[in-house]
Amino acid sequence: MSFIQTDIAGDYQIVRRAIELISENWRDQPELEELALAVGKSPSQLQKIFTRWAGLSPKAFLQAVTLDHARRLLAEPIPILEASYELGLSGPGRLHDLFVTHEAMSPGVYKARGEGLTLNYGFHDCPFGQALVMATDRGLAGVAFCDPGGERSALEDMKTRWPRARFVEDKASTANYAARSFDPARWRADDPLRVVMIGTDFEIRVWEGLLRIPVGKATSYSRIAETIGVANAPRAVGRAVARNPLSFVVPCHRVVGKSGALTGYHWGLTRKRAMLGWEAGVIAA
DNA sequence: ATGACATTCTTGT
DNA sequence: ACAAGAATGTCAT
Repeated sequence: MSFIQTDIAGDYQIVRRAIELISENWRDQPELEELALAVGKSPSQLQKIFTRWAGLSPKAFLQAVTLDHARRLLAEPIPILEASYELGLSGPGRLHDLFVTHEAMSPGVYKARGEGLTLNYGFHDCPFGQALVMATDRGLAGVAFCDPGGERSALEDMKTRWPRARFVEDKASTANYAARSFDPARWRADDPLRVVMIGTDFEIRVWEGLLRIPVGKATSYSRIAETIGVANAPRAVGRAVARNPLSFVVPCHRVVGKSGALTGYHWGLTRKRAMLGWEAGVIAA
């Protein structure tokens, strides 16, 4: 049943290496052949793996994560404020803010550092390595990432966010969230994913702003600041974006520097590139 | 390209 | 209270 999922998860390790090489050596435009050699595959193998994973050829992908591309996304008239505009263009189900419904935890729960909260968690294969998925009975509460072997530290990372909460490994209860989060075919407005946001008031305002960035688009930290009415606090916005506990589902990877440069990502810049490129494939499909 | 600094918010002391 | 730091942005070299 999860054959495709598993394959794509396995592909990521190869693809990740290729993306790393591309981003280290983009100046000399590495040929497919060189990349293949470096990751220990034949050119045609790499081509196939890459395309299966991203829905894009390595070349198209390279263009998608290029500085120019992010710039172009930024230059487009801001669709962020006009959800219905986008809806008409790309059809229903494509918008993140429509396939996710969110509720904010009471500030009390946040202040109590998760006291009294039970978080079920599990590790699941996904197109970006291993995803650590956490959920309460109210909905999806956390998504983190790691590569094989990094499970422990990813879990620690998440635990420090809600130090007083109870953590229970329960893969069965998180599997469905994992499957839905990474399968574009299941991003449906008529059956939205239920998420709970646990954070300060300011953080939640920022995260709600993130939910309004459509798939395959990007915005800048300063634009988010403007959108939520704190035009001169782009730096504070950056901090809040960085602390987003619901990686990918709340699309913090779609925020880049004003110049279009990918400035940072808690789970690794390579993963941010991968996500943006992968989404370009989703759009193209 | 590089560096200083302005500015907002959160957190640890 | 206060100081330090953060996934920024801008301006001066």
